[in-house]
Amino acid sequence: MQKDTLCLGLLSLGPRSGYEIKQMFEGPLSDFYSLSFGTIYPTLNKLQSEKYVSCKQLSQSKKPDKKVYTITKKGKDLMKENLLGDASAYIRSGNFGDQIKSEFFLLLLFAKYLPKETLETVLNERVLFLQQKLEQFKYDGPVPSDLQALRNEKSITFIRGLATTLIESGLTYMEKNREKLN
Amino acid sequence: MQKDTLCLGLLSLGPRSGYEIKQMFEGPLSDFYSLSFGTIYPTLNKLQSEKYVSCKQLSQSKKPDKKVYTITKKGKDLMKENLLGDASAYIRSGNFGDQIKSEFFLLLLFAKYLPKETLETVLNERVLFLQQKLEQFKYDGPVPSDLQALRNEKSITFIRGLATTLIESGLTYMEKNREKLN
DNA sequence: GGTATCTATATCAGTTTGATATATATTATC
DNA sequence: GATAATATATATCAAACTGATATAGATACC
Repeated sequence: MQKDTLCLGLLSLGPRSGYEIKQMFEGPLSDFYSLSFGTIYPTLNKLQSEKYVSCKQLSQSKKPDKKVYTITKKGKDLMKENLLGDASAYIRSGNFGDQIKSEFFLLLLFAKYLPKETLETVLNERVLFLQQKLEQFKYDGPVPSDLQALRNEKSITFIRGLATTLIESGLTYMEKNREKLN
Repeated sequence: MQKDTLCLGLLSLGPRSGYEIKQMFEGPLSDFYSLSFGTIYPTLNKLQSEKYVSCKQLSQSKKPDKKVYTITKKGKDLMKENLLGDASAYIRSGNFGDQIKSEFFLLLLFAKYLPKETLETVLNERVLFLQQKLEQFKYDGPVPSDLQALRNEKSITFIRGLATTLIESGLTYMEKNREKLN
């Protein structure tokens, strides 16, 4: 997805600064997508210069100033147009373009070159890591106010449920089949 | 994982050309990792100049010449050393560094901006796509000879089983919960 | 007073991709 | 039998992106 569309989409959930957009990527979206500051800030500047977003400089007591961006009518139109265009492209290609770089799977692929104890440790840590992820996705308590908008999205409920299901079945599989790696 | 370690790892399964390494990424590895020609060819040149791999120019009848790279003892040592180093880093960080860019999840996140029929089509196509993926992972027939080495790895059996399990539970979830997106 | 951490924006070298170029050979189409 | 499309094979490069670093005000804690 184009970075422009993505930033506009996140701004459609409410006005936000570049820093707060980054927090969404580092928090609730971290398992699905990510953009760096080096992408976010130039994108916001470009979107502003083309009137897809407006910007208010906010001086905060107790914190540095921040620039809060708000999506404009023009921006919302562009976002919808791009989403529709992207969706059709995915349908036409029959491929949803998911791009995965899994260090863990690569490590498993070359597992035979690891000392046995190292492999054991890696698998144990992976299980612990997945259990933590599971807790994260299941967590239903309060979240920081600027992340609440994401939490309120219906689609996030669907996605969190899916992630929970996937991790649970992955964990079960790993526990049942880990001896296949020996 | 460093591109050097990864190329060495794939060459450890048998001598290969750059083109054939790319085929592994486009075929059986496509769901877990990918490197482009722009990365593969310079990496192989660098590895060769540093004696981690040796190279034989093969003239083939009926096909263009190819450069077949073979991992050296020095290369195998470096690979093992790097794998061990990486593994420890993952354990220490408690994060296996999986990086996912899922266009599909982003599209779902902004599903409310899509026309209802478009969303329906996207979800239907996704189900079809996942069913095809499932067939792919379950397929147990013959594969092209240069991909057979991968197929023979014990770890690939484990990974294919895991992928199958994940896709199956994902499909079940999607069929049961897709109305949550309306 | 020192140091660590958080909020906030900005920049940039280095890496990677996606596209393009080049070349040969095979297969399909017309 | 000519032409187009596809497959094999290597190489290169502009454009995009990341990860690191710089800068700076404010709080927290010891």
